[in-house]
Amino acid sequence: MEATLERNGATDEVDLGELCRSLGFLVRLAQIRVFENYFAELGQYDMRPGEFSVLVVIGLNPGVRQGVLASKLMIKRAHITKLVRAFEDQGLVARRIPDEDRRVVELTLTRAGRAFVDERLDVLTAFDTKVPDGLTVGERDQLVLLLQKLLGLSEPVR
Amino acid sequence: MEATLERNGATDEVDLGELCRSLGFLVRLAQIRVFENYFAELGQYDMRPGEFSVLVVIGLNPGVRQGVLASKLMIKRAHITKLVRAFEDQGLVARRIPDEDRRVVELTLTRAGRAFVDERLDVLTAFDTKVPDGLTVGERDQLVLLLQKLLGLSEPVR
DNA sequence: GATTGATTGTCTACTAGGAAACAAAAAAAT
DNA sequence: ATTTTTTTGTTTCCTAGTAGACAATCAATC
Repeated sequence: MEATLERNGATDEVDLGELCRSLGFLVRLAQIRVFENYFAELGQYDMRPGEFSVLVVIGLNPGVRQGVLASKLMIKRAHITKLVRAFEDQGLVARRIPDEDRRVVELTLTRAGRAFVDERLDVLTAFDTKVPDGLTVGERDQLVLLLQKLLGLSEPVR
Repeated sequence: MEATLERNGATDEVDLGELCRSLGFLVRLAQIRVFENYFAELGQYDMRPGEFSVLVVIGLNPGVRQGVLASKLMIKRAHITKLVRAFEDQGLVARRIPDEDRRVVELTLTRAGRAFVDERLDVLTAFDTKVPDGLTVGERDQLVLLLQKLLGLSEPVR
């Protein structure tokens, strides 16, 4: 029952114990690993996955409100304000405050923004269909399915 | 083939398009979701999941080197320096520079550190065996298995 | 043994993201 | 109509984590 717990000193072997069965731990590691791949292959295109997803969603949902975007992408409102502001400065996104409700901000891609997204979307989806090391195609699909289910993305998002 | 792309304006419905099939996107969302749960339930115990995992691994591998710890937990060396320094200040971790190699730092839990970990480990593992909303027990186990495989944690780590 | 190169941890400066207070507008209550 | 409450975005300040230069030590080569 008692683990040995010798000095670990010079070795590279590490016992992770229960952490290996912790969803939080595994998901954190998985994100770092997956994002490393993204950066390695997509960094040259000027798109960090988080930021780019914002552009994609605006492209798919013209006029989407900033707050809705934030909640669906699980980005804090304070943060999305900065992102959108930066996109606006780059001329990729246009903000519009409608007369019906002057609190909200509706977002659309500019022509340049549309071009920016279109140019990169293929590369991204191509990359996304790749199967990560260590998994088979079937396992990858299963993983995607389970994550969707965990996130409640199986049915249309509302 | 062509999506409709009406103005999204006042609705809460958002089309995420291909992002729903993107491992990077899903894993990012999953981490935020899972960590929210951790914080909600474990925040009161003074343990953020990342930091606590460092303590757990030191506890399981007394004398583990700082660099090894960093690479296994996918934390940058610059960052783990700060973490360990903070733990040292709190009296939870002891650093030792061995004579055989005076570059490295070997880490152990102090008595207080051991107590700190022991007090919280049960809560953590209890929490970790919980099944997240939307998944069955079997699905949760499968998800864990797939993540382990993705990360190469199926065989003993070396 | 001296020199060169690799490892390991640390430091400084920077970026991403978050918490909390705030202001403006809309909605609800009186 | 006026007041109160809620929603939405913004601002300021703060923390977590990173990038890259650095110093110390060890290993390898001449």
